[in-house]
Amino acid sequence: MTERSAPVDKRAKVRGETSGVTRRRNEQEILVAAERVFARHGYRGASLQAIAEQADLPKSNVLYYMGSKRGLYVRLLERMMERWNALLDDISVEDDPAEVLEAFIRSKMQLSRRHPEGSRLFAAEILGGAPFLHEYLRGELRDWVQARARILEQWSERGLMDPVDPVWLIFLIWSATQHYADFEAQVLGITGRDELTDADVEEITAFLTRVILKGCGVSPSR
Amino acid sequence: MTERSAPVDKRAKVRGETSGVTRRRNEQEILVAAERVFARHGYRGASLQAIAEQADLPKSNVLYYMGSKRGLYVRLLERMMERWNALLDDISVEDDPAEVLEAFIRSKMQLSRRHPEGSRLFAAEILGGAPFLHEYLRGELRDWVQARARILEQWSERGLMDPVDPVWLIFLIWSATQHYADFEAQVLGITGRDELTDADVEEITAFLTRVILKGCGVSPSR
DNA sequence: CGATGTATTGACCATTCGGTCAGGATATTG
DNA sequence: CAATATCCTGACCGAATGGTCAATACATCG
Repeated sequence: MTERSAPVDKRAKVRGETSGVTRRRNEQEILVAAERVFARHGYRGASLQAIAEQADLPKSNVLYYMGSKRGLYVRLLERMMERWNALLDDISVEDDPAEVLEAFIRSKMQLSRRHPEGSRLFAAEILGGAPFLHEYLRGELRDWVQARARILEQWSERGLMDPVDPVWLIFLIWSATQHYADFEAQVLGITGRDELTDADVEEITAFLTRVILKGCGVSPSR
Repeated sequence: MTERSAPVDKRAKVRGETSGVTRRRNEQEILVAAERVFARHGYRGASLQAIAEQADLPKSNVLYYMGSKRGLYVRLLERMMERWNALLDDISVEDDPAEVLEAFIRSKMQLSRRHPEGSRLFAAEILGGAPFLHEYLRGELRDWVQARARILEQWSERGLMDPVDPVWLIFLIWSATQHYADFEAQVLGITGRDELTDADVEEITAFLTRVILKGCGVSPSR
């Protein structure tokens, strides 16, 4: 609750840059550790003790930096939402459907790959009924989807793609790309791999792009 | 660990059927409650107290029936795996690709709809790194996928569908169908609905079937 | 009716939970 | 060098955790 943004800003940073650096490094360490633990065990299942151990800090220190478990969790969620909002921010009806859809699939895939823990953290939150993201889903994110859905709809009307329900299409892309981060354990287990390489991700991206674009009647741009 | 299958079997059921009925009803009540709580909070986040309250029984009674939290959880997972294994059990190269793929999408969709809690329970387990399902993924399920992948591959060779990677295709169908159970909160939030009706599910199924079949070059059966 | 087993659960246990706080460590300032 | 302010953390708190167990309730049967 008490948003302690930067209580150090009074004087310490003028000469003693070291202190600020330590602070930032510790905070970062905690955020990374917390993202992992929350992603793995969900909000209730995660313990501050486990987070502290991951970050190699005493539990009290975690609370000193982050105030509370709840605050830490919300902060992580908000960080993930920012990453998400930066996605596919500027598209218009005039753009080429194939290019836009491919860019969507590609950037979404990279988001899941670049931030797998954050992606799983988000997934766990939704799985649990989205208690913290309820309003975000019904507000910001809903607007985001609706805006893009309207563009897809116009493309359909112009005959640039099949007249499919644009919201279901967005969900299809979403789920397919999300899957490789969230269900990584399953994908690895079934394919017998140790990890997904960049080449694997590229192959999957190409596969999804090809099937989905063809599936809704969008002809490739080049 | 201690698998107490049916310690009542000695005599009680011969005349006193009532007792056996109570037992079965209580067990069922516990399983339903536990599935919900585990799905919502994950293994670590779920508490026996919460499960007991959901089932309207004292906590001790839950332990009396189920032995341990771990045992209860494993039992739920196995139940879900059985449901899954019953899916698409008998397909061959001679079948019509369109029919099989549609049946797969449809039955998978219905599985998620019929057992949303179980579906989310499974998702949470995978999300957490599949600590209990590790061997299942690398064994049984892997075989399941490989067998079906081989059939898809042969269809590709016979020109009945595009030469797409069959495993990625199975994952695509999996993720798309799973999405509507696991991310229900998101779907409802964004579409502004209170629940998904049978008609919605039918519409989504039709959408997925259409896009995916067309996307991998399978011509509809009729 | 006892006798005999099973079903049930309240009381209790050690451990862990999120969170508080006093006070020592450390750095900055005059 | 103090003086002062911030950083850090071990010790501690009440509540909740999974699990045990002895005592009770209950049903069945000779």
